[in-house]
Amino acid sequence: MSYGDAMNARAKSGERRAEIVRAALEVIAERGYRGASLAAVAERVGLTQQGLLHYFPTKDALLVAVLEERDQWDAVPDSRWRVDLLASLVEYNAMRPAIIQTFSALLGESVTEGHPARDYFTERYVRVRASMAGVLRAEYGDRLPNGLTPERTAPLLVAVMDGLQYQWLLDPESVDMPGAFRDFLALLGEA
Amino acid sequence: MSYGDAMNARAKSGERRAEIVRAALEVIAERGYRGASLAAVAERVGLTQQGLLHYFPTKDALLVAVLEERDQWDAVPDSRWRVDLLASLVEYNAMRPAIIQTFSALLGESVTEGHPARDYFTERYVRVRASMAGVLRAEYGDRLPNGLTPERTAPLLVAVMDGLQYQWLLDPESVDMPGAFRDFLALLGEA
DNA sequence: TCGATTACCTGTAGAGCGGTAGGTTTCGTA
DNA sequence: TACGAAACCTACCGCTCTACAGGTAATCGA
Repeated sequence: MSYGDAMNARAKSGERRAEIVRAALEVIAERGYRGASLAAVAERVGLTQQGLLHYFPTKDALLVAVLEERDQWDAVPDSRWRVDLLASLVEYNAMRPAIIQTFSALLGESVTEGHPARDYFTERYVRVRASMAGVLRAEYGDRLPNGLTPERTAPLLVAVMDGLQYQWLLDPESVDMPGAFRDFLALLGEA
Repeated sequence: MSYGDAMNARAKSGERRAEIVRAALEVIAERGYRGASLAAVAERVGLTQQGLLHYFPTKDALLVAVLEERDQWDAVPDSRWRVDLLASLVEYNAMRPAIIQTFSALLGESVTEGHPARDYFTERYVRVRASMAGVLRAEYGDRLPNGLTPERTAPLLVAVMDGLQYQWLLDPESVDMPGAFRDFLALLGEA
């Protein structure tokens, strides 16, 4: 038996790790983090569970890699965001249910005690709210309807995005996520 | 050894079941449903895991009981809801983090495949959206800002409530959940 | 007072989990 | 071509989980 015959030169370490992270994304989407087993992830990339542990020494280390990938995924510089780009982002998300399912499941789990993603989401929300406040200010100035400030509106914007995702994941036929999000933006557009 | 000496006549079956459901609520809040073990719930009410199974023959049966309790908890007849009562509800929720943590964790898990609470949440959202549309119509009539209808606004209202809960659970210091919710309602109040 | 039902218990099966130990093959490099 | 590191494997440990089987003590209605 020989391992490297057919796959020889390709499959450098980095590639393999990326494959694994991608598989982990999928498995977490299907079963959540607690429900995801290393063996299930490993099988999806043609490894044994112990083979996977060669790349990520613990389950938590794998989760960290998953979260890091996400960070770099939506790392658009603040200054480049605009409200209509947000609408496009939601539209784009609506075409990639697997990924948003992964992070919706993780977010839900993360509110439980000692969850390894808890700090990540907490800090992420702080950043995202600040970022969204900036976007709102750039678009509408300091004055939003009803005397709201961008800082007070940002949590609402984020809440709408997250909340719609759950409704949409559970029942995509009944919920027009991008449409609803545009409705919300329109609400902010009224001076 | 005798079991019924000290606790004799009290602790009828129904009471015991209610105790167990309450304990399950707590454990699910702390660890999620998948992470919650029957043994942990049992211990909290002074039973063995097998003793608990006498009342609920499977783990799923216990979850069903938890969800049923919730249903009857917020079973206010549609006609009696009003928008200012919603604001009060959110304020009330902000004083009971354990319960909203339970259902936020369950909602997150429920988007995963084959989760036993998935149907429950899907159907619940259908009902709640319809109910909220009714509330909005009663309060604002058919015309909301920007030509929105109550039916199109209801998903947003629900999304804001859910989404704010996650932000608040993760970082209660930074997020004024009731205040933010009132801000959102004010947005709808503009004609 | 008896007999069924209820309310638990102990014991255990059976599966899955993350992780360790320690091997062997392959590959890159000198 | 020799050697160390990388890439995987098998074997296994200890734990936890749900659930079943079958027991015993208390309770309650006839």
